[in-house]
Amino acid sequence: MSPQVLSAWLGLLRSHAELTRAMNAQLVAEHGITLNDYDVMVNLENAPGGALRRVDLADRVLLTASGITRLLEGLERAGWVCKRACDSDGRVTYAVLTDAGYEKLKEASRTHHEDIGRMFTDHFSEQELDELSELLGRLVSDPRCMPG
Amino acid sequence: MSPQVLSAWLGLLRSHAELTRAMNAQLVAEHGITLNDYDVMVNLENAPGGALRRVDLADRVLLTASGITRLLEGLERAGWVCKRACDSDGRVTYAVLTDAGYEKLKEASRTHHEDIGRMFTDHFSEQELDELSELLGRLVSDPRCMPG
DNA sequence: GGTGTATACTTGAGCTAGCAACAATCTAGC
DNA sequence: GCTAGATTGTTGCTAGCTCAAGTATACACC
Repeated sequence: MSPQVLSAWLGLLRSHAELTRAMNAQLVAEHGITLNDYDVMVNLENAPGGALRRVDLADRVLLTASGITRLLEGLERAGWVCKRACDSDGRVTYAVLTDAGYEKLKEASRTHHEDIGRMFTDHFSEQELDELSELLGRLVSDPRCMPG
Repeated sequence: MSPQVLSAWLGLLRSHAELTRAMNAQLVAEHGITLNDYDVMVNLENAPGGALRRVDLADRVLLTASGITRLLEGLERAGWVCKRACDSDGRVTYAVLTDAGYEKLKEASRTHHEDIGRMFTDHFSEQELDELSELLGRLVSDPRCMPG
């Protein structure tokens, strides 16, 4: 294995570990939600009607189906998400963002956006950000899930 | 938050999740060890005498001290790592790679190196790999831990 | 229309890792 | 020397997630 590959691989492992840990800690400390909670809610917000099937949610936030079930349990208990049955398919139950959920998300986004922004714009120009996204985008199997 | 930042952040999350999951699954399936197990053993191999303090190990593989204690329990049970006391400091116990550990690591490396290599060289030129490492390297707090 | 397979989701068991609290040891300052 | 604080490591507790198995529904094909 070439040193270039090793360096890229270690860079990915390190940067991910440091950033997610920091972001997660910040969200938990300031808002009492995890990074995955936040991601789920953002995905719901961006979905038409604030609702998504659980499979689709699982695909977007990269959890297994059971992981989603359990994560949503928490959000439902907190009242930020609720269930809704599907008329045309008895198997699916939508996860729907509640009004309280929208509020919570809005509140969390304020500081979270700042923190993420700082973390990246401190180190990169806009052009470099594009470069980085493009390179990382090649590593994901399904480019549809990436914006831009 | 700018769309560029969002895109880079999502790219980091996605690519990391996909790659580590694939790498881990491959290691578990073919060799019965996790990615963290592997990382710990590689770090031990590269250390002088195949030994490291647990704090240093924790720092390198990005686990907390307790995570390291438990991970090493497993490796010790398997006979790949053993403990050694430190003469000059009664608090520290070194983790030492055993002969069996060297063997195991050598065996696992054969396929693992190939898999990592393929994962990156399929998508990047050598120059792009350098670019990627450089960009990711800016995100880690302590650049000393990065090779090159 | 009945059967077989695929899909959506849940549940139980088990694992990994983090946090907080703790014990043991080292070091600096007096 | 002694004390205060820092450092190293372990342990109890818990959260979060995966895997495997199970249930329920949908759909395709004869």
